[in-house]
Amino acid sequence: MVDRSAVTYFDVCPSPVGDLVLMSDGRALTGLMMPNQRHTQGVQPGWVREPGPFVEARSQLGQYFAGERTGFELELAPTGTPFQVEVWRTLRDIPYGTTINYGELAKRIGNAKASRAVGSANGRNPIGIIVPCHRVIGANGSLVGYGGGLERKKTLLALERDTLAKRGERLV
Amino acid sequence: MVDRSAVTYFDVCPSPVGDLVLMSDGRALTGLMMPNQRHTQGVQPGWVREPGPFVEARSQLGQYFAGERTGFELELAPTGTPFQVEVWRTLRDIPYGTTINYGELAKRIGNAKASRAVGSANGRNPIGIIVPCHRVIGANGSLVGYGGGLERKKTLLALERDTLAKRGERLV
DNA sequence: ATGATCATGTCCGAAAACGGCCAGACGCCG
DNA sequence: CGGCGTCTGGCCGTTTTCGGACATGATCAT
Repeated sequence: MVDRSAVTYFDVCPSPVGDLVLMSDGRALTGLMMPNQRHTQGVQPGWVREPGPFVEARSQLGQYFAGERTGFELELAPTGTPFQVEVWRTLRDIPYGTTINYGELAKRIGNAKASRAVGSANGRNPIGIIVPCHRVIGANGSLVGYGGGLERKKTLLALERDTLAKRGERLV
Repeated sequence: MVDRSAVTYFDVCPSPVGDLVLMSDGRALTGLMMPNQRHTQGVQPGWVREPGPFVEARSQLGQYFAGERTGFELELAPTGTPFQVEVWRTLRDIPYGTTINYGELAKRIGNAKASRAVGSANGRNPIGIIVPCHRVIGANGSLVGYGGGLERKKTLLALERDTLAKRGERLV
């Protein structure tokens, strides 16, 4: 079925972890792709490059990477199975600079034994960074995995940790 | 993925073979369902009942069943695989009141050995009556099958045969 | 005549494979 | 002991794969 009415907008946004491709349906953010990210197919033919829908997102991302923002306030509309959407929604409640393990996340969505499925859904998170799947690590403390590569996961966690540390110093 | 922009309009139209449900995307006819038709799921939640898009179709269907019309002039937009669309398009070239067999239809689309696939695609015809899948019968002359039930297939063929016969008498 | 075989595109259900897991059981070593 | 790496079995949702089933018909062996 060809759907003539559903347009996908996108734009590119530079960042310390590479050029990010932002996606939108015109009302809410639907995706954020990093270079060489798994489970993503890059910009598709038919997508329309339009900076308009991403002004706010771009601004907040800039602040985030500058250590001036610890939470995002954006309209998000990721698409996925009910289970995935539930997982992604729960991810947003993990505080900046903190981590959680997959099992604990599974408990939060009321399906304690679904830790493995949670990991799977985590890997399909369409809006990385903003939906902080990087804050989920193994029960033994290991980073385990990241769609954008473990290196980026480490970078993001370090950024958040350092930012919190600096703020702590400032308070003293 | 929830697609807020693609609306499906529908309306009901009485006919000698039962109440027909007409479907439209607002520009062209996308479906015609009869009661108890296989491979159809009836009216779905979210569909909007609107007589507007179906004024012309309703009129032509009335004339058809009254024996006053031997061809439809309507914008159609059935959705399916390329193969299916090709089959449905070819169906429209079968003259009123005549029949053809599945193998012959397969030849016409340039895939002589696909007679079985043609039958399958035929069964998925989303716009019955108007796209005249009822004019396709077995190579041995048997009706073989019809999504809306063989009884309806027989009724439609009889209607067309009788109409042509009457016109013939009138000419005499 | 009658029946088995094969070709064709699509759909559907079942089954298996595949992950960004985890707890528990061991073995090893200081 | 206590800490740490490794292996194993189980658990979960999703994706992929696979085998039939069809609105048939031409062909070939019985």
